[in-house]
Amino acid sequence: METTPNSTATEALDENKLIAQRREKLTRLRENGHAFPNDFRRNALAAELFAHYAECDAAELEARAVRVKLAGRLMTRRVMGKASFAHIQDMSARLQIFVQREQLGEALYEFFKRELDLGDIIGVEGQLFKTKTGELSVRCDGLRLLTKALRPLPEKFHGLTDMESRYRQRYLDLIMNPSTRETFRVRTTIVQFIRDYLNQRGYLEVETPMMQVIPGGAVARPFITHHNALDMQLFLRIAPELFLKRLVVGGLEKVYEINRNFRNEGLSTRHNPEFTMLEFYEAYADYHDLMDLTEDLLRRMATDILGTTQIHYQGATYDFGQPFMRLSVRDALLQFNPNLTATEVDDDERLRSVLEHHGIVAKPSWGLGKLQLELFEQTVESQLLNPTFITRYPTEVSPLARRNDIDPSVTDRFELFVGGREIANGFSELNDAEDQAERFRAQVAEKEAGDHEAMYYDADYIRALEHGLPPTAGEGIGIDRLVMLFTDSPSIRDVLLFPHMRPESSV
RNA sequence: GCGCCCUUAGCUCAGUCGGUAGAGCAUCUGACUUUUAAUCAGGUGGUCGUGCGUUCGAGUCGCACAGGGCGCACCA
Repeated sequence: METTPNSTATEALDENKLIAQRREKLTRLRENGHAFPNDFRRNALAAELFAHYAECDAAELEARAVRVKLAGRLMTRRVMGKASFAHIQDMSARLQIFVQREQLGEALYEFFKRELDLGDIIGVEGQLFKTKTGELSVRCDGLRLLTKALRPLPEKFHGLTDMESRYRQRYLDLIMNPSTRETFRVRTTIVQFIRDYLNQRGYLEVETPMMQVIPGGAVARPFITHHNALDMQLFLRIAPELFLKRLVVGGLEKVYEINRNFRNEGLSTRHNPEFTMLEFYEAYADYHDLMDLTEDLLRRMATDILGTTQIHYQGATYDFGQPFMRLSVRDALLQFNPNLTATEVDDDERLRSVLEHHGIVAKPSWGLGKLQLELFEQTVESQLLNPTFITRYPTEVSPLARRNDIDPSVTDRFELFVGGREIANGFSELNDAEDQAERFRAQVAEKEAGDHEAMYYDADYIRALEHGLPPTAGEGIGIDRLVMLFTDSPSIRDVLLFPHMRPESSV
């Protein structure tokens, strides 16, 4: 590791007594040999021991004389003269250890009492037993300090509750809060489940560029960076979509990618500048096939990971067991705006006045499709609580989606809403190269008119389409928001190990 | 970007009407061989987020700034 003399100098100034005491102990360790040994090998995890021996009664456990070697962080300690109890925590669980002078010998027991601190990483060795209250424990006959912790842990009872500290010092949050560990365990399980699900169905996982010359595939502002050797501007991707469809052109007929996207927008409880998306594409399928797949995926995921299709989120319950509702944008508008008639919902002027009623000033450039979508977002979205597919999005707001055969003003597209929030977005892909070129040109015109989020013209993507994209359906699922739902997390920061934070003035 | 709220010991929190700082845990000293928020006795620990102002006097009142939380806006 690098040494940073400057920072140690400044740290020394604001260092408190607790840290100074621990440094002195570390100094003594250094004087007595290797302060940071790396030769201890454990042969068990705490949770494995609970799984095997929790049911065993005290006499039986004694008879079996199970010897174990465990390593972990010292979390609690109760010293009582010549014998002490403590808990050590490893990645799986927290297990009690029993430390006696009689077992360890005078010197080591004194070391345990004098030199160890809460937070230290230790290795222990001994026989499993059960205390008189029935708690599975290790009677230590060996104990080593493996890593000295110089900083004290947060309070053992209340733990670390300050949200800022929990986000900034996630390591402390993970040490202190089991619910945080569980959230990220579920997150990993969800991603694994998706990979297994798609792999079993013949999808190929791929990785496409994160740094792009032309950022495409979504309507959003990108981050800009610079490549020195090439002396050129590059963008962090806002979506992998156009590259994944190039792969389908290339014959990879079922592909997916789970990776980060970057969008240069405000932060909120639902937005982080970098976020994780699943995008997948399947040739010879349409958006109906994807709705079926999505419904099946989420239902199985809930059953498999949560053991129920009833998702409890922030006091509400959403049912993933029933067939998901399917409703077009237009029908949803009519259903949730009873004062709007079937003719009015297609009337430019009427929609503009209704929007104005909701406090939204419609721009002159907005066509019918954009007006409808605005009203949808204003009046419908937040009310779609149980899983609901909204279909047939206006072509005007869907520049990459295939037009509907019967009504070309809408596309073969859907979005899935749960708890009033968008979870997925999928559509039959636009594979008409000439139509796509035209829609890119319309986007470029909007960009020139001042819309920073409008798309660029991607000539190579058009060239790829000209080679023939088979009829294909594609979808994106926001992993972070899905994890929020499955872990009952109110903020996206709760499901990101290291959410974006403004820099601290001093550490 | 806007609005409301928060910032006091390592952690979790009190702090009254403006009168110079408190508790619990942790830590230190001592006692204690089945405890588990161990217990008992005694101690240490603070630039009250930062700066400016009002005042005889500011943790407390005012303004500005920083960081955070929530909501709105933008979006996924």
